[in-house]
Amino acid sequence: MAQSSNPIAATFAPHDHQECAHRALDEAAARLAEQGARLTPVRRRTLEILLESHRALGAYEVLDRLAAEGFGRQPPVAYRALEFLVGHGLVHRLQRLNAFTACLHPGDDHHPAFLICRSCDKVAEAVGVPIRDSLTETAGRGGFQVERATIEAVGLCATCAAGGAE
Amino acid sequence: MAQSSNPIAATFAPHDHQECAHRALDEAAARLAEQGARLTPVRRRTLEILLESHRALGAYEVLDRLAAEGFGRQPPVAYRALEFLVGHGLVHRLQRLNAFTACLHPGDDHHPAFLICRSCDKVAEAVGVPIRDSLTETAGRGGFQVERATIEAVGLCATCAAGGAE
DNA sequence: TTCTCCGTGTTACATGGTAACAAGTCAACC
DNA sequence: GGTTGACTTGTTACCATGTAACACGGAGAA
Repeated sequence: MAQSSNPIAATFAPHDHQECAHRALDEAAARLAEQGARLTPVRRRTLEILLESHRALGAYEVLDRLAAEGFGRQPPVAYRALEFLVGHGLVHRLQRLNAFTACLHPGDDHHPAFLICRSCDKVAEAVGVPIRDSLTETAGRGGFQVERATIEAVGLCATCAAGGAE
Repeated sequence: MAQSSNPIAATFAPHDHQECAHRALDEAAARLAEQGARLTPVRRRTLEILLESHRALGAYEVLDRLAAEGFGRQPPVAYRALEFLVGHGLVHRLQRLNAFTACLHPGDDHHPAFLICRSCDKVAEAVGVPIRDSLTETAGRGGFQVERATIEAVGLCATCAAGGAE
């Protein structure tokens, strides 16, 4: 990724996306091989489709693409592939959008916060930040034990705020 | 609310719920009057239904209750009432659950984080905590300007962790 | 009174998601 | 090579969630 060392800014800025998608796919394949899980054609193609942009796609949007390429055309086809990928940490599900987005650094076993640009619809992951700790601690003072947390922000990315590009 | 000065703990602990529901309803009516908005029968009843517990209810669950009491039995009836209440800050929508929960302190114009107990299904609001600031700041360093954020945690409340009660 | 706005109700439909079952694939093992 | 068993893919049929568009009716303003 070019132009910036900040991964959030890098996601939204124009960049060599081919390369960033390729790397994620390779990493994904490696991780699955390690775990003895199979990256079958439907699953691979589903991941590729999600990797084509930084946008989040609905399950039915993915399904249309798959069907057009000769895979099954019934909802479970897409949902199963997506479920598999989510389960292996290669894809994230966005609650606000009922949509899925490819994970760009599947190496880390993370539960990131998501930043969704309302103008270009791209999604960035904010990893390793103190957000989650802050939530866990506040909850803990009330005796609540956090197990999983959804953190999703909608707003405007730097590129769109500056007036477009890409 | 009894037993604890911590509002999160108080939500999950057994307490005089009648009183806490009543106060919220009074506050709601007052706020709406101020704004010149009408708390019509459907709207009032919808809020009451949500206030009967600290649980979140699905729109269709609310609709069933309304229909049973003689209101309309088609989805828009419930959705319109809920939308109105959400719009006036009297009810919150939980993305993870596709469900709605009554706000317990509608005075503050807040966007709280939610703590959802997976055992008793109650929902608490964590207000005025540094979670949101932490998110806004991290995003800001990447040039992303947060407008609205969804923060929802699933876990176990103190009462359930201790083995039940209520 | 009449007009207008708003709220309530309806029908019909769009979108999102899952249960349950049949058939194909593939590796492992006898 | 044939059989077994686990897994994957496909199907049908359905449930759940959410919305668009239109008709009716009441309350307040002119």
